[in-house]
Amino acid sequence: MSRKRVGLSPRHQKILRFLEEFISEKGYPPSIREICDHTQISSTSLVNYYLNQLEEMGFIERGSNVSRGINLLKSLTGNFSHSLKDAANSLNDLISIPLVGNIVAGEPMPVPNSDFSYYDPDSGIEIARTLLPKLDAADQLYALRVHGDSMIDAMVNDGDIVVMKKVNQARNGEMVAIWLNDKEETTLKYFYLEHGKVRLQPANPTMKPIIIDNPKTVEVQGKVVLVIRQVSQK
Amino acid sequence: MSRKRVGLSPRHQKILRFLEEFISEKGYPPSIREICDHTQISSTSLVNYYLNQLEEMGFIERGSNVSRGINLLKSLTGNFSHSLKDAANSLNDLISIPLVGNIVAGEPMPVPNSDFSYYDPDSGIEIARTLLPKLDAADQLYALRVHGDSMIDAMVNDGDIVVMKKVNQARNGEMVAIWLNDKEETTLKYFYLEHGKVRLQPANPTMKPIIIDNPKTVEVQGKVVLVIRQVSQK
DNA sequence: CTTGACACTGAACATATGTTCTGATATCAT
DNA sequence: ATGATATCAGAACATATGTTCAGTGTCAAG
Repeated sequence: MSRKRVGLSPRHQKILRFLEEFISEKGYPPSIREICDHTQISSTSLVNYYLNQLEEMGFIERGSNVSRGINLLKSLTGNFSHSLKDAANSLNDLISIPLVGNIVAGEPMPVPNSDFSYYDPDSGIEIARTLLPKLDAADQLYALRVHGDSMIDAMVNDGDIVVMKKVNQARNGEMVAIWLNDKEETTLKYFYLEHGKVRLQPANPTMKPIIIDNPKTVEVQGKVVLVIRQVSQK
Repeated sequence: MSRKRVGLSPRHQKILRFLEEFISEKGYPPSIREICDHTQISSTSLVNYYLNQLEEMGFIERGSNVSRGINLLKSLTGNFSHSLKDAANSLNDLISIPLVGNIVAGEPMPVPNSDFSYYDPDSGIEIARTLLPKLDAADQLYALRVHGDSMIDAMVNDGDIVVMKKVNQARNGEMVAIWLNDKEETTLKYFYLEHGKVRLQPANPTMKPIIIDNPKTVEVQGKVVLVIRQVSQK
């Protein structure tokens, strides 16, 4: 009977991409004729036709008889935003965490200086706030890259990024980075203080815990908040 | 000699506030006449006059002979901040990935319907673009939550989130999700096709590879791009 | 008072721009 | 093939909208 309209044609996508680009560049939406020029679409009526479809699909809103009256609601990535308000929000949702060093077995773990209010944004990683446990103070966070296979029993691989939070003391059940005086190495374990002894539980459930009789021989360096693995070819 | 122009008159402020409000509401800038109506300024030329001053002061940019060609650069707070520009930029920096299901051992892994985008932003996770390998097409990405310990040999824990990319075929060295026909389970392994046989290499370097003689008994479900572990108390 | 810079009015003008209409062409299901 | 629908072209139209200009009023300094 009829052709059914499939999702987004190449031209829909081209228009959406141009909208993003133009608004990003100029700060206001393009006119229909400007869309024509930059998308190899020859007729204003055709662009209008596509814009109406994009509005039906919920990608944009249009003002009636309004010049450049296009409100971009969603981008191609599926993200949605209603102009300024949400822009501000989504800016707040993105926090930058300084990548201060590496974890290497046999060396103390780097910890940022107690008073590190400023950091180099270039050597940082960006995280959506929604990935973090509720209201973790962003300025108490730092990140480390794991070198070597020494953390394998914590399910942490070579190359992984560990996001840490500065804490003085661990609470039971938290995963912490711990410096073991006797073994002279840093390890990531779930921490429990029980009957005056420290039990360090590996994340890998097939492995057995370490019991440490004297709590003073261990040093809590930070609490693990997030582990990120950018999977590469191997 | 003459009256000197002091910083921001009440009318300047009123216009700036209206610009913010209007853009925030509608998603595109107001026309001069709309500014008239909402600021009790009676003449278009007067608004034009003020707009030119605001442009000189660096608060806005204007396009010449462009309807609604106002680009808001600074807000009243003085902070140079959100404009539609930043809205679009922040859209580009933060992408939303649909969380389409769980990985459970013994069940085929869910894969989003071939039919394109339209995501429900609520059931998605947000990722900073900088975390992803260069220009991965965002609309080819989806995320799964791992249930159970079945992926432990891939260094993936219970509760981890795996970000996948839809692929038909794996290339050597990529980590893929594979459905094993004979074992009836999904597994995450590095994939190699060598001499007509498939070698599946665990991420954990202490473990040995699986060799599969007949490539047809395995089914590539997707390529692993990112693994995220939100470390919880345990 | 005079002068001149600023604040403002109202209207006319030119055009940038959304809308609509007629018709052609293409693609698909039956 | 045939009808139905989607896609497309070009032009005409109405108007939304920025621009300009000739004045008027105001206030401070000389």
